[in-house]
Amino acid sequence: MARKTKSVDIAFRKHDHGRCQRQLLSEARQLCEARKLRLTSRRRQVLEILLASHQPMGAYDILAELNRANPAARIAPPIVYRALDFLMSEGLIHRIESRNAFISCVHPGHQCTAQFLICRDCEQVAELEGRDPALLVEADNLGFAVDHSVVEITGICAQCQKHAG
Amino acid sequence: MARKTKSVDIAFRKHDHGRCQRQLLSEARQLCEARKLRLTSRRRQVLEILLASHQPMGAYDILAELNRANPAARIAPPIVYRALDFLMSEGLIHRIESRNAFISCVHPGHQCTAQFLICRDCEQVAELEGRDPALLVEADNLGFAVDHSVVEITGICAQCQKHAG
DNA sequence: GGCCATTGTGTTATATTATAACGTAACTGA
DNA sequence: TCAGTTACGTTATAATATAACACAATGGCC
Repeated sequence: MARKTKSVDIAFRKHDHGRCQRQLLSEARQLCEARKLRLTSRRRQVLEILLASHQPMGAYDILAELNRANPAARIAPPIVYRALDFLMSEGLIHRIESRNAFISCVHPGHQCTAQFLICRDCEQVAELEGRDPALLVEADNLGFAVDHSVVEITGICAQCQKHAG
Repeated sequence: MARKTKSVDIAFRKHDHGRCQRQLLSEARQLCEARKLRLTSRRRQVLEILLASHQPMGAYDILAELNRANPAARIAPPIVYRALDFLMSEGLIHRIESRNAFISCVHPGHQCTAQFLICRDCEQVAELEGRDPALLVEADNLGFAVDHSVVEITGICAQCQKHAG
């Protein structure tokens, strides 16, 4: 029943985080299975780190987490970037261009246009369900074949405005 | 009379480039004068480089141009970044987040939401006149105070589709 | 199972993009 | 002309990302 209402996403809202994480990980597994793709343990680790954080993380933050988890290993950047590339190509995570950061996707697999509200105070990010903006229609009218869109709105969320207030 | 029609911008269209450049530089001058800001020679140089290119350029590309123009000097990155910061803060140029690049603004001073169509074949960028997308209204409904928005659509422009086709 | 082709991982080195920190120069207004 | 401010120049370094190559694991096929 929440389906059709305005879909602000779970950032900016309280939710059962552990449950949300497990849910999304399980969706990721299913999706990879359906597509005959390998959600290897490295890829899963990276996804889990992003799911746990539920906020944007830089590649090197993720790297640090990985190295904390595997103190023996000394993992290097390309490993992280490769896992991120895989996860992005399957729509399991998004890149936040205006922050050089990555965040887990809240609607894995939906090929919708992801749109983000980014609070520059608390650093939280809300992913909005992307109905195509008018812009995409216009692009189409111009004969421009869209293949990826980046929509990132920066500002201060309601919560932080109150606190500052 | 072109005012009210669809405003695809000058990239993706033929136009008198020299005239366009001079026009925009002159607007920049007026704008700075009106705001009591200093369009110093460094800042003007950087703006001119971007106007001349009319395509997105990386900071280090601009740096290379500057150094080509002043072979004596050996200009360093902070100089470029500072000029770019100034020009961005006055709305004379935009940053293309998804390319780590900068491009001159086609509507200097208009505080409209800039939106870009980026062709990944010819690398040209069209700036669309930004009427507020529905998303901004939605942000507002959520009590989110927007202060900057990034809208970048990547794909293949009509021209390049023909050539490939 | 043994083999090959493909995909993924690990490692080193390096490229690219951006900023911190500090001193000097130029302009602005009294 | 002086003080305050803004801009510029310089050095060093931080933060982000990729190239190139070797090795390992997996999957399909016989």
